Amino acid sequence: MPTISTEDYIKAIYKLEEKGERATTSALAAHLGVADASITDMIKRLSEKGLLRYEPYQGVRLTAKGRKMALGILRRHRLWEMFLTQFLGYSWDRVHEEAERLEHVTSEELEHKLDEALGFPSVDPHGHPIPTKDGALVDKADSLLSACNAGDVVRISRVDDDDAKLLQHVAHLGFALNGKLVVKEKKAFDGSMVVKVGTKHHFISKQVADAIFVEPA
Amino acid sequence: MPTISTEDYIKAIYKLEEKGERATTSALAAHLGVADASITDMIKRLSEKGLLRYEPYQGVRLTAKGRKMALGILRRHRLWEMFLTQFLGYSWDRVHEEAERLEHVTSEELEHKLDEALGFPSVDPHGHPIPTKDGALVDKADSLLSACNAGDVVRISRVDDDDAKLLQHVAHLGFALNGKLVVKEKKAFDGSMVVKVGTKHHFISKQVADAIFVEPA
DNA sequence: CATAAACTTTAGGCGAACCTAAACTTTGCT
DNA sequence: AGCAAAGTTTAGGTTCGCCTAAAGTTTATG
Repeated sequence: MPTISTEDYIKAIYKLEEKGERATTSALAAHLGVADASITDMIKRLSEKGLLRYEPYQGVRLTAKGRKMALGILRRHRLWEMFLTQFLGYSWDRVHEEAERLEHVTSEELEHKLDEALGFPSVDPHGHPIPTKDGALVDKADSLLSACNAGDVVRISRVDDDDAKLLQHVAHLGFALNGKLVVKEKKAFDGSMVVKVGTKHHFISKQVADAIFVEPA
Repeated sequence: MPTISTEDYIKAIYKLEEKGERATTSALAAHLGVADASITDMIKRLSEKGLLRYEPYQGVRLTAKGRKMALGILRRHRLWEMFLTQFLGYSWDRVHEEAERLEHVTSEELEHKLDEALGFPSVDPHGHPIPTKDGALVDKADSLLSACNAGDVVRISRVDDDDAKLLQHVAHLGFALNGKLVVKEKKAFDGSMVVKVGTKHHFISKQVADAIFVEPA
């Protein structure tokens, strides 16, 4: 069984690749909260295990084996998030941290029983797709709210789950998964916007708009 | 936060003390599946942390702090066992191993939400009492089935949960928590017995009778 | 296009948790 | 009591995952 650290590294690399960014030493160090030198160290071990390809000074890329591991971790993480909200009444912003630990101690049987008890869900509480058992991941054709323009009418399809404060903030504004938004204004100079939610108008910064994915309504 | 190893050691020591046995180096080594020398090593670290009292060659004893930790771990373990059976349809014999991992990654909030979702249960699926949040543990006034004699009529109050094979075996015989048993025969020379469960008679070895606790019916 | 700034790796170390082999205590037996 | 067997500790080593400081490489800029 892989260690918790191994899983955390693989997940961090996967996330960077997902976002289209290069998984560099410094980016990983920032994400994982460890020193740069520790990344170089660990990366060598992971590359020996065939989880990633490493060329000094060039960053890393997951191998098929590494990607498969990442998807397994993501699957368990998202199943737990669903479970915590559905069965234990956890709120949106509290599930991530908890799932972050549970994902590492989940047997195949438990993974399956969770899936079953939840009715084989396809997305987690933040709208992220749950990878299937064999590692398939449907990627949504949604786009960033920050890319929308005044006049656009959209539905919230996905919200980044790794910042509890942000989630709490947007929940407080009345934003919810699948909720309707109307973009009223967009300031060119800083990308901030005014959006209508229900009957209310809210100002949101670019930072927030960058964490929300939407689909045309 | 204590490490997983620390929690495993504390739990193992607690269990030995519970059974009235001395927590010696070799007993711990056997329970934890590590070399004797590793126990001596770790025990020194734990004693520096104030979790136990250690006198070379004399075995160890938990301090109040250590006992409190042990009860917390036990509480989380048993809540998870309940949860797995009640919410995910796990069977008697499969919950222990799973809870063994989950107990180490359970926040206070999660512990409380589990407790709540289960309706604040007082015993786990094997009849073991669940310690309260503040470390109180009601000990049952039950006794070993192996101590019963022919003619006794009893109810199963508790079954050791750490041997999946044994649990599977007794479940297969039709034994269940709170189920009625009638002791028909007891062989003096090896402690084995014949007991009636429902309408059926079963032969059980002393080893099995030593894992089952009963109360007068 | 040289050089400073930014980034990455190497070198050397540390603590946790394990190991084996050897030395030392305690216990139990005759 | 004396001595062997059983149990325990010490000594010395390993791997994992981290650290800091120093050296090396890449990139960006004047």
